[in-house]
Amino acid sequence: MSVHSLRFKMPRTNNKKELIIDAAIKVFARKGFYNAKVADVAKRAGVADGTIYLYFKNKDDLLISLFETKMEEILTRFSSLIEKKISAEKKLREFINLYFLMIEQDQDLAEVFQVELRQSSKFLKDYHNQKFIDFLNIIGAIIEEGIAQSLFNKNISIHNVKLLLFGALDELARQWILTGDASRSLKQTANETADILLYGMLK
Amino acid sequence: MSVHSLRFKMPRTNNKKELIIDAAIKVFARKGFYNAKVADVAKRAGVADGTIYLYFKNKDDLLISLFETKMEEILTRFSSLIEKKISAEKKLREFINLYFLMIEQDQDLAEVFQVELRQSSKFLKDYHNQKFIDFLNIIGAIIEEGIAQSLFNKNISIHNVKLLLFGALDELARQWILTGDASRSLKQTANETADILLYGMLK
Amino acid sequence: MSVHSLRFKMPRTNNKKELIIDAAIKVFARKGFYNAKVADVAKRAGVADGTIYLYFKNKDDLLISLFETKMEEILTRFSSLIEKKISAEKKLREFINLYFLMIEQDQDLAEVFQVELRQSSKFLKDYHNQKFIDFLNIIGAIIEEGIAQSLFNKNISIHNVKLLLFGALDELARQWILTGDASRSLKQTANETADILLYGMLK
Amino acid sequence: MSVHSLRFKMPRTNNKKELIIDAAIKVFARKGFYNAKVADVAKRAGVADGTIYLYFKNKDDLLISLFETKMEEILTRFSSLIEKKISAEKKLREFINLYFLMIEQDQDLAEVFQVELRQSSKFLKDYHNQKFIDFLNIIGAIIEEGIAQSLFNKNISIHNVKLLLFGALDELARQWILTGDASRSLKQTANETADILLYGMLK
DNA sequence: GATGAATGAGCCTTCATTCAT
DNA sequence: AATGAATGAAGGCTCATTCAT
Repeated sequence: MSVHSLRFKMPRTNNKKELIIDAAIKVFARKGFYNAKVADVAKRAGVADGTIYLYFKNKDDLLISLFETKMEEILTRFSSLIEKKISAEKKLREFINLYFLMIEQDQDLAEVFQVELRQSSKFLKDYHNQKFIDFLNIIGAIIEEGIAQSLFNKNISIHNVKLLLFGALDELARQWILTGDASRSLKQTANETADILLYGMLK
Repeated sequence: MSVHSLRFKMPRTNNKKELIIDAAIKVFARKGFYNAKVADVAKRAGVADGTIYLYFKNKDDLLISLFETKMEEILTRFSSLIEKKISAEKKLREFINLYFLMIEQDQDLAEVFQVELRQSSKFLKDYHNQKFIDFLNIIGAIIEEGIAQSLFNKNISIHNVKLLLFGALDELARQWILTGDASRSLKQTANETADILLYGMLK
Repeated sequence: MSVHSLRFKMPRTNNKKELIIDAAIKVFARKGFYNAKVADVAKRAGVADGTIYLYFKNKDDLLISLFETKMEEILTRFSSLIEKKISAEKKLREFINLYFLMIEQDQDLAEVFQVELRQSSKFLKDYHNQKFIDFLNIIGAIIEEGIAQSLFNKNISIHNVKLLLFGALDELARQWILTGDASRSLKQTANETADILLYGMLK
Repeated sequence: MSVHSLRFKMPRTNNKKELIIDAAIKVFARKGFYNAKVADVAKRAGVADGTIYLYFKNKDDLLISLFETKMEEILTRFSSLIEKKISAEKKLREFINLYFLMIEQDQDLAEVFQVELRQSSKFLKDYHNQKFIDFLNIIGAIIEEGIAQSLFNKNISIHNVKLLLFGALDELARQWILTGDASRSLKQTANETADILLYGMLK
């Protein structure tokens, strides 16, 4: 190795790894994990095919790492919400808003999560998707808080509501992405969703 | 030739095609579409690999046909619900109950639908999933009816509610299947879900 | 078997075998032996796939039978030529005329012979194409006669000339078929070919 | 890293592509295109099956590329002949000599050309065999020149003669290869062929 | 670390052939 | 004899992964 490569190493966490993950998000979003080729990701990332294997054990690992990395970022964004000094109802509304905001800001990531997350948690060997559970638990925590504050009905099942809520958001987001439906703003959808979940549909 | 072979030929509703579809449901549910081999399906169906291609153009077509066939059956079951002479609220409750009942009765099919349906509607070439849209519209019709009956709040967006409702049911079902959680009965989950959607979460 | 099938059996050599051979000629001519499916031949012949195997051992055998049968017919047509009481030169001219006439009358057969004959004599196992050799020997016999009559130069190699002549006719015919060139009549080509072979190209 | 690896990199005229083409010639010559497996070619070339697909789109493309590449080489050899300052008669004799010489030097290639060329020009999709037409036109050019020099009879059809000549050479070559007939030298056959075409067969 | 040519296991699909009816 | 649904061996091709440079 020449003297020149003794050059000042960025301390920041590996640049190229991020590059590859970001490329993978885009490629997986467009083609789906199984239809996407490692070579596609490499090309999009501007690296050689082999380079990917310097940072990831294999294609599955790339997907898992992608989930982990991005889930971490997402969790960070949502976690701060919990600590806010606002009512559980307000938190729930903010949660829903933030969810749709995220979807709007990074549709590719959203697609990967929505479609591949499901495949993967079922078919990737030895992958227990803890981060996703953590994410659901943020909802759970808000609900719990609401019950503690005697805001929410104490008979509702936290377990069910967190799934119900996530499922609802997820499906609304998917269709928004799928149809490219820009007419209905996600902001408005967020409000309606919150209203229905909070007040119910009955007149 | 015995008297019995003066047959009485099975109604001939393509026996073997069904056989293959049923095998495919099981195999796809366990391994996922992309990890499942056509040979796996053939073996499970008790036919030769080539036989599958007598009934389906290719592996993709098998998945799509599976959707179409089963969706048809499902739509039939749900459609009759609409025509019943009961309130929209009752219909919605029955819809939710039926949904979970079906999930319970055919978990394999449910798994395929939940996981692969998403993949496919996005990544299978040229497949516009009309049957799924029809299914969503059954929910839509109930909501509409409820609004017409002045039962439901007329400000709610039918489009959003049908997605919200489906997403919620879907996610609850997925987790139930995934975790094999027999403790919580789906029946109870159905009631809770209906309650929340109808009455809201607020105390 | 019912009394009706005791019906008068045509004494003529199997009808259906001919039917299949004729279909095979057309199909092989259009698609080539290797690209043609047995099912294609069956469909064209208006019989079931399995029926072909009642008359032919396998696909190769169908091709060989086709050659044998048709070559027999061709040999019969050409053989009579030899016995005519005309000069060798006249015979050669008639031979050439007859060759092109045949091509004109049955282009499909011609295509099969031209293209598949070559494949087959090389790659079909255990097939010694005696009939083709007999055909070439008809040319050889005419040349021999011409030499015996002191009409043709005795120094020419009969072996070479028969190949040369056949090759020339064959290529002219192929191009005529290939290009669908109706402008140049084969009749005229026949005369020119005969002239060149007899008189040479020199001025 | 040793001094030797400061290489001197092969001119890099795709080494491996040639390797595969040469292997394909041998394999196709022995088994025929349709009976040859891609794996056979790979094994003979000493590469992995997949490597072939780095250089050729598919099996058909391998055959076509083989034609194109080799035809190019052949055309180059024959083209120089046209420019020589010798009579058209001499050129024709040299053409015939060169043709047989090439056959003798590369029998495998000759076999592939003679047998597969016919198949392919008819049955490979979208392949217009321009190089073969160019080759025929070299003969045409010589004939034209001979007519211009008042050497050849001006009434002969150039179009017919070039086919006639090629067909004759081709058939003679085929039989020589097929029978492995070493007794009759091709050199002598070349002379006889030229004599007959130039002087005719009549005494 | 980076490359990308090479690898070869694996799978979908075809189609000649069979055989129960 | 005739059928045509069923078979399953075979092979073209892909693509995740490796490794020499």
